[in-house]
Amino acid sequence: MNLFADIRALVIQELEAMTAEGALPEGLSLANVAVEPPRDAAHGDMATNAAMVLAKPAKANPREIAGKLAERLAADERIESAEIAGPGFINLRLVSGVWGGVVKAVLAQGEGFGRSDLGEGRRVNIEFVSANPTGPMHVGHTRGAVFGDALASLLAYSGHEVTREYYINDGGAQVDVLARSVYLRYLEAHGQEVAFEDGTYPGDYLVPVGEALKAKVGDAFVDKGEQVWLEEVRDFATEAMMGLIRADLAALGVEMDVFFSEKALYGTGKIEAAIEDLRDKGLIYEGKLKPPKGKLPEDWEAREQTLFKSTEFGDDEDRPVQKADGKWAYFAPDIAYHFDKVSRGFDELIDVFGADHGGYVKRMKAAVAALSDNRVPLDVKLVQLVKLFKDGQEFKMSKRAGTFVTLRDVVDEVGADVTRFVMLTRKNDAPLDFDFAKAMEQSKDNPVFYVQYAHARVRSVLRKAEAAGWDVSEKNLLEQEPGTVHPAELATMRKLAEWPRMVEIAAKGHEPHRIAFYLYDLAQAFHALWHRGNDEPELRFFQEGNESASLPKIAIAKAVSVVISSGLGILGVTPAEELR
RNA sequence: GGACCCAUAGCUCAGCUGGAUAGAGUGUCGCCCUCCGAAGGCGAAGGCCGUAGGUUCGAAUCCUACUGGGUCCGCCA
Repeated sequence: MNLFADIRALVIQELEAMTAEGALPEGLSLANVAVEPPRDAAHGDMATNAAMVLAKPAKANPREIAGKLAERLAADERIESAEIAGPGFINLRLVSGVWGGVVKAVLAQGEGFGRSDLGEGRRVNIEFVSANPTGPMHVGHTRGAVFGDALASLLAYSGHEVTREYYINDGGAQVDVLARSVYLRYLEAHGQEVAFEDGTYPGDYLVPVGEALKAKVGDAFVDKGEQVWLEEVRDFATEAMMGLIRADLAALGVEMDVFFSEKALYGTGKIEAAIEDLRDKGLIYEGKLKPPKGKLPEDWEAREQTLFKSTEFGDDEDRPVQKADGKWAYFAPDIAYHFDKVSRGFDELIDVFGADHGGYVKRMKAAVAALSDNRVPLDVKLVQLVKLFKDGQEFKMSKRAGTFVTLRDVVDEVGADVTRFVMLTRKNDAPLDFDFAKAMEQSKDNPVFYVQYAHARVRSVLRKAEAAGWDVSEKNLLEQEPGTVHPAELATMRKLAEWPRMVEIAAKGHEPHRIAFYLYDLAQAFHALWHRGNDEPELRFFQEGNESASLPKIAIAKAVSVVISSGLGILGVTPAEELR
C-alpha cells in the first residue's frame, strides 16, 4: 500500500474523467502530475500540482482547473477537504480513518509494507568494493562496501533482481608486487634477513602468509629465481588476500554473490572477443593521441596505439586499450568484464567506485553503451573520501606512518551496525567525517542511537504490555479501532505513510542515504509523541490498567517499530531490542 | 590546460528529479524533571541557498560563465 500512489491514481482518474467530459483538452501528458506531502503540515496532508502542470498545455487558468478538480476530489470518501491555494495547488486533507488504515496496513504487511515492484524484476548487477587483493580493506573501501550493499538491498526491496559482485583485480602488476612481498616474508620465515624496498608491501599482514607458504612448499623456493616461483606465489598470495577480504566483508555483514577474477579474462580470448566486438562496430582504430594539455610527462611522445572511440559516446578523448609493450591496458580487461556482465543478461549495471576513479567514469559508460548497443544503462556511483576523527582531531591515514586504519579497526571499535549507519548518513558524493567518539555517543546528536532508541522504546512498551497479560500480536492490534486520533499521533502516522514513497524515491535515485534520513525523521516523530505522554497521560502508549485505551496506541508504536526495522534492514543494521 | 564532484544557518548536513513562508542536528538564548526511560522535552533568534546572467507561471534544484575547495588527467590498477 502506498497512500501517495493511491491518491495520485485518484487524481489521474479524475483528470481523465475531466478530459472525457471536455473540461480538459485531449492528449495532455499527466506524467508530471505529482502528489506529495506539503512542506508545511498546516497546508494539509497532501498536495498536488496537477492544475499548474496542466495549465499551460491546456491553455487554461490554473486556478480554474484546480477548482473543477478540487470539487471532484472532495467527493472521494477518503478526502475530507480539497482546497485551492497559492498559484493553483490543491491541498488535500484526508479523513482520519485513512491514517488508521496506514497503521493497519503496516501491521498486516509487516516488512512487506514499502516493498514494491518498481523494478519489475529487472536484473541489476552492482559491482562494489573491488579492492585490489593486496591487503586488508581500509576505511575507504568500507564506505564503498556499505554503500553498495545497502543500495543492493534497497533495489531488491523495490522489486529488482540484484546481484552483488566483486571484481578481483588479480591480473595486473600489483599482484606481482604482492607475490614478491610475500616471497620476502617467506624468506624471513626461513630465518633470512630481508629488506622491504620501495615497490613492495611491508605490512605485517603478510607475515602469516609467508609462513603459510613455507608450510606448503618447504624450502623449494629459497634462493631461486622469480621464474621458478612467481606464478605460484602469486596465486597463493592472491588467494590468501581474498580470504582476508572475505573475512573483512563478513565482519561488516556484506555477502557477495559473485567474485569475478580479472585474471580469468586473460588467455581465454574474452578480452580479444570484447575488443573485436567493438572493432566490428567500427569503434577501435590505430592512431595517435593528442598530447595532454598542461604539464607534459617527461618522456611523452606521440605513439601509434590501439584506441577505443569513446568520444562517440560523450568521452573527451579516445582511450587506449593497449600499452606500449603490446599488453592490454587495464581498460581492456575492464571492457571485457563489462561485456561479460552485459552478455550475462543484466538489464542495468551499477559500479561503485572510489572518488579517485572519477576520471574513469565516462570511458566506462562509453564502453558499456557501445557493447550493449545502448541497451544497458550503467550508473557509476562515486563514493567520496572518509575523514576520520579521533577526539575531535582529524586522523590522517598513511601507510608509511603506520597509521593505516583498516575496516577491522573501525568495526572492532564501534561495531558493524554503527559503522554502517554512520556511513549511510551522507550522500555518496559528499565527503564523510567519521568521528569515533561521536559514533559511540548515546545522545540525540548520534543518529544511530536516536533511531535505535526509538525501536528499543517500542520493544520496551510491548514487553510491558505482555507482562500485563495483554495480547499485542499483530492480529489483535489489527482489530483495535482508535476512537479519536490525536493530532500528535497523526504526525507519526503521516510519517509512516511516507515510507513506501521514500523507498521508491531512494531506489529510483540509487540513494540509500535517504532511508537513513527518513528513519531519523520517523524516530523524531515517535519520540515527540512519546514525550507528549509526559504531560498528557492519555497519550501514553502503555496506560496501566487501561487495556482498551492502550492497544490502539500500541498499534501505532508497533507500526513504527516495523518500519524502522524494515529500514534498518535495508541499511544492514540490526534493530536494537533494548539499549543500555 | 582539461575532466568529474562539491559550495545551503556560526558549525555538521538534509532538501523527495522545477513548487507555497528553504528544513534538521549542534551551538546561542528562554522555559520545563513527583511524569510509560530527562544519556531529555518545548520554544526563540539565526539565510543574498558561492557570484552574475539565462530558461518559465515558478529555480537552492535545470543551462552558461565566473570564484573558491576536493579528486583525477597516455604506456598504474
